[in-house]
Amino acid sequence: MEGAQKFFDKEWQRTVYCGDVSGKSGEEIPVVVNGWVRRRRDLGGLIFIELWDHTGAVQVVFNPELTPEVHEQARELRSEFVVSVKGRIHVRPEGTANPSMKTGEWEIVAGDFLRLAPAAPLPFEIGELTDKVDENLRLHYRYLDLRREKMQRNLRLRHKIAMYTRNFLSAGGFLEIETPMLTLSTPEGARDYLVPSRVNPGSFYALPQSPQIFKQILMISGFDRYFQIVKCFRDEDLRADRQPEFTQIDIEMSYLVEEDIFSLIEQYLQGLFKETIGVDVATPFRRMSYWEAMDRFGSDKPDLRIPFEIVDLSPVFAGSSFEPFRDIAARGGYVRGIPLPGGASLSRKNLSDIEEKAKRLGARGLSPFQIKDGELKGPLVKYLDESSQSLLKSSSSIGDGDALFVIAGSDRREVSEILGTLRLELAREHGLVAKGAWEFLWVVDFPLFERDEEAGRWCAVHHPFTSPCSEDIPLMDSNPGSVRSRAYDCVLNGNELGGGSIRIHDPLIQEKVFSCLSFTKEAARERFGFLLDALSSGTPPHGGIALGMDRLAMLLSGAASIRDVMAFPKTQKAQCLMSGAPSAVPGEQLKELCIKTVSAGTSEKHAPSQEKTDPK
RNA sequence: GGGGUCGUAGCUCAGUCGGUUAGAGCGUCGGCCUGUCACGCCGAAGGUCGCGAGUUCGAGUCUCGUCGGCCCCGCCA
Repeated sequence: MEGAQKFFDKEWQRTVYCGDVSGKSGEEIPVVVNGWVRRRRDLGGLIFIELWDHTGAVQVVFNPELTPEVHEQARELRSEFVVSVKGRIHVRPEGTANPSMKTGEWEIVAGDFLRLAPAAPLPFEIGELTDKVDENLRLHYRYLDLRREKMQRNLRLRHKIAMYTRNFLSAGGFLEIETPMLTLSTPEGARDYLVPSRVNPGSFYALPQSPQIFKQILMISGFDRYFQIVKCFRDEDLRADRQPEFTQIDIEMSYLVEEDIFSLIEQYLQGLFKETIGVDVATPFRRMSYWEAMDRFGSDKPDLRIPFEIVDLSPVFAGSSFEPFRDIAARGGYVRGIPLPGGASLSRKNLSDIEEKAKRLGARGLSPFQIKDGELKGPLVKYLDESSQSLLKSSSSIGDGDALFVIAGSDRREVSEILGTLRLELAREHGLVAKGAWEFLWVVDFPLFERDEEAGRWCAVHHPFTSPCSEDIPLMDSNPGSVRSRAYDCVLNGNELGGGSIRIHDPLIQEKVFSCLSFTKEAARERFGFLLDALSSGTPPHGGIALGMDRLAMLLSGAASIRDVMAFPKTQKAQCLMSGAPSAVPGEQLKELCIKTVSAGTSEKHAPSQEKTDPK
């Protein structure tokens, strides 16, 4: 060992990224590369290491004859050590190139190297197989998980989305304006995350569920076009596409009608898909009313990649001798079915499993039909005469080899939702979701209110600032349930990408909506007085939309969950396994905030259990 | 709050009908190896079968509870 100690200085800074190494035959270009030892192959004589950074990997070779001392030190290198290597780019000897590597024609013959940092043995190997590792572990050691090619790709894609969004909207005259993270708690909607105010003992801020009111006020202030890539928070239970904190692309504009938002978003998504994944998206998107979506697909976010839809069979059974269905049809109820192409091959067991599923979803029963060798089969066939049978086939467009599942009920939405869920599950199970398709859709004409039976009042389907359709305003008193709103959702492949509305800009209508929602004048003033005042101060017609950036990134990357496109996501119990948040806090801290917890609040058991994954 | 599913070595998994000392591959550690690229060969270490009760002569295996991950329902304006 020579005495002179080596430090990381200018001399050791990379001159090229690992993935960018290339050369010409006959030349030996001197280079310095920095990175992680992803793999080592020690042949006893020659030592090969694959050195990795975010651009890719390059092979470094240590030769005991050329540099015996350096070779001896290189034997100590292990996975994920951080090193700087000085060497020369060589074309690999005849027959040793690796065509599966971008840099596979070349290698760096090491002249010297500097060990910048060691790494403890890894809890799991870093590579594509890591997808199979317990997500528990991946989240605990997120820094290692993120070092993987795939996670790097996903987060770089996410960055591209953010950049494209800013450029596109900025070029369109939209101004990015930040709105507060410490805001007022609102009673409608999701549960708020609360933040105690030390200087206002007993009072709480809420983290925003969306910057809704602030962006409306920015319109009132005359900014005309606003956008923000913004974190939002909702204290509700998690799903594969739902996290307690998530990122919205939030947009608002003045003096607009629905068409302006539609064409803006269509143009934006068209450009984004081209830019990020090279896909051509056709515009304009399809439009569908809420009730058409419910009737045909049993969902307000239909997946149009699936080539079959719900059919109305009331006319078929109105004339049948099967009493339960005939009566329901006669009383104005709904007899509907979902066809399954190729479903004739389903066994008795398959059919009863599907019926079980339907019952779990709330159906009273499920009647299957199958067409085998041209013959209609099923327990209810005997109740149908010849003409009803052919009406059944023609109205559901089923032919030989297909199946049809029929349910009946008095609630239009309930019947459709059950069939809609079956449609999704059957299509997935039988591989009937068109691959590589991107089916965009605007869902419009949502109801403005829906009945909250538990609370015994009407509540807003979208939010209380959504404008009713002007021709439905007279219905607000007589029949609130039939009032349509000027809200719209953007749906992609059965995912709600985002939603928005034309807002109320008339303070009288806003007060009217509050009263329909059973807010007393006083309560409305207390909660939203500042908005009502603002609305009274000269408000242009305005509206907007918010797109879920995590979902967008998930769909563009093909990830199965938004966790895979977020750097530090939380588990289903809303915990961060890496940092251990949320945690109990010292009593002193609570005292300062004038907060006392009851029961489990301060107990240790709230810390995430780490028996299995504790790094120590 | 509810339903489903999973939990065995650092990782991925196998473990039969409840029966001897719980196995494999990868990784780790040691040895050999000069053109490997998931290097190869030889050897070794490594286990609270998530945790706790119960049934049993005997539990990784059966029962109940509990903790945790994931999927779903409710919830998510």
